[in-house]
Order: sequence, then C-alpha cells, then structure tokens
Amino acid sequence: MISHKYVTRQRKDILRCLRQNRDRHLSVDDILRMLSDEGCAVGKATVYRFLDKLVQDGEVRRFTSDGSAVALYQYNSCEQDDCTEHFHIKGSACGKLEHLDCERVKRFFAHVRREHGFEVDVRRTVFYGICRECLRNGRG
Amino acid sequence: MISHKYVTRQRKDILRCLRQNRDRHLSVDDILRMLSDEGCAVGKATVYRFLDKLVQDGEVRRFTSDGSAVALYQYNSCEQDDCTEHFHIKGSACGKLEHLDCERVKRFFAHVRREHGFEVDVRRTVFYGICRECLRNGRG
DNA sequence: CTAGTTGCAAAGAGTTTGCATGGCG
DNA sequence: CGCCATGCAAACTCTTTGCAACTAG
Repeated sequence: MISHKYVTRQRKDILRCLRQNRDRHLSVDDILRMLSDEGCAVGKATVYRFLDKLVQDGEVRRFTSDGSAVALYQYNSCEQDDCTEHFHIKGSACGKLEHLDCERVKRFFAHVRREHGFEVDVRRTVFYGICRECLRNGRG
Repeated sequence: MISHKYVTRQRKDILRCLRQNRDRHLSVDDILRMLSDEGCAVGKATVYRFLDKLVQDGEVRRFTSDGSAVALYQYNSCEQDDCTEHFHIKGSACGKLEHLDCERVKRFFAHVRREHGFEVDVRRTVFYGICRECLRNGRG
C-alpha cells in the first residue's frame, strides 16, 4: 500500500492532515491553509505532486466539486481492507464519504453484469445522495 | 424543459452538435472544433455560457474526465422521460453513457434507503465500468 | 553518495468576466 | 425597441513544469 518510499517532513504532514479529515473532502488550498495554520507550511507544488502519487496508489480518492473545477481529495483507507470489497456513498450536502459493506450491493452488481452486460468498476463508482444525518437535519 | 427562450443561430448549432453526439461526452473544445469544421463557428464564451444553462436545466450532463480538469458535457435526453426514473451507466473505456431501466435498480436503492438510511440521488449518481461492447473487444 | 524531493516562480490549461455590439421576441 | 445573447480579449483560477538547492536512505 505504501509505495512512496521517501518519508519527508512534508509528506508526513500532508498525510496527517488527510487522515485527520478522513470524513471530509479537501481541496489543495484547504490542505495548504490547515498546515500553514499549524505552522507546518508546505509548498503548493509539493502537495499537488504528492497527492497525485497517493491517488495512483489508491490511498486517496479524488473527487470534483460540482460546478467548479477544483479537485477535492479524501483519504480512502478503511483499516480493514483495500476498499475494493465494498461501496462508497457520499453525502452531497455534508461531503462525508462512507463505506458501505453490504451483500446486496454485490448481488446487485452481479445482476447488472449478468443481465445488462455491464461490469461496474467498484473503485470508481460512488453513490451520491443524502446521508442519514442530513436527512434527519433536513439538509439537502 | 426548455427554459432558454432566446433561440439564436449559435444555440441551435450547439444543441444540434450535442444531440448528434448523445452517446459521447464532449469537451468545450470538441464542440468548438466540430462546429468550426462545419462552418458554424461559435464563440468560446458563448458555448460555456449556454452549456451552463443547459446543465442547470438538466438537459445536459456534466462530467469530469479522470485526471485532467476538463469538463465534459453530454446530452441527457432519453426521449421517453426526464431521466429520473432510471439509472446511468458510463463506460470508462468508450465514454458512452447508457440509460439503464431496471426494476431491480429501484428496489436496490429502496434497500439502501431503508437499511442504510442513505437516499441515493438518481440524477447525480453514475455507475462507471466496462460496457458490454468494450468487454467483448477486450478493452478496459 | 545519489536518486528522489522540495519550493519558487513562471508557464499552461481551462474557464469566467466586462463591455461594446448585435439580434430575438 | 428593450432585453438578452454574442464575441473578443483580458482576467482569473487551478494545476503543472523547470530548475537549483536540499535530504532521506
């Protein structure tokens, strides 16, 4: 999972920031601001370059905010496994990314492949919608 | 569905281009090039502005290509209805957007709401994966 | 040591905006 | 004819790149 062998001060800080915010999606500027506020300033280009690697390694997920062109990043680890065995649901209102482990999802995708000839890519597909909490709070 | 009351030469051309390519996603530059090749040149700003409206009206869908920041647009109509009653699957290899009408999809999303408290937004959610044709041709 | 990383600043890509002109309704 | 749309170019935003200095392994 960890293919970036060089461990620098900057990389530690970026990873820490992403991990501390695993339930949020962050823009590059968010990361820069947070680290700068903590007194751990990092160069912008460094953040971009490292995020690219993390995305390629599958350790971070890249989204795009509806409307604008800013890329949003979110830590993708889920302790137990490599995230290919379950599905991702993302609250449109709150931005939270949750992992949904459910037999029915798998059966459903098996159905889509069998009956519709379409092989869903679990890594790329995200369900967007309103999460439990936002429903309760009347958001969305 | 049609809230853009002004019908100009440019808007007709842009819509025609999108409709003729309903099975592909187009970048703004694609549209500009195609129209220019047909001798129907349109200003870049006009394309951006009109696409914004179409996306807001739900007549066009906006994607973002993996990796780069280019926005991709695709005509969203499916003759029969307004696309809220079925689901969208998009081939990662070929870029084709298909409409999947299937009782099981609805039942599956009902399950997600009931058991997981998550209300999937049909309009925003797209399944990515490999379509029948690409599977057959060994693509992806 | 040496190959990979960092940070700056400059370049690049994509998109938006201001404003004078043009054209639909 | 009034109001909205168009087109150009300039401004802007986000991201990438080149390069010299640095540093982990």
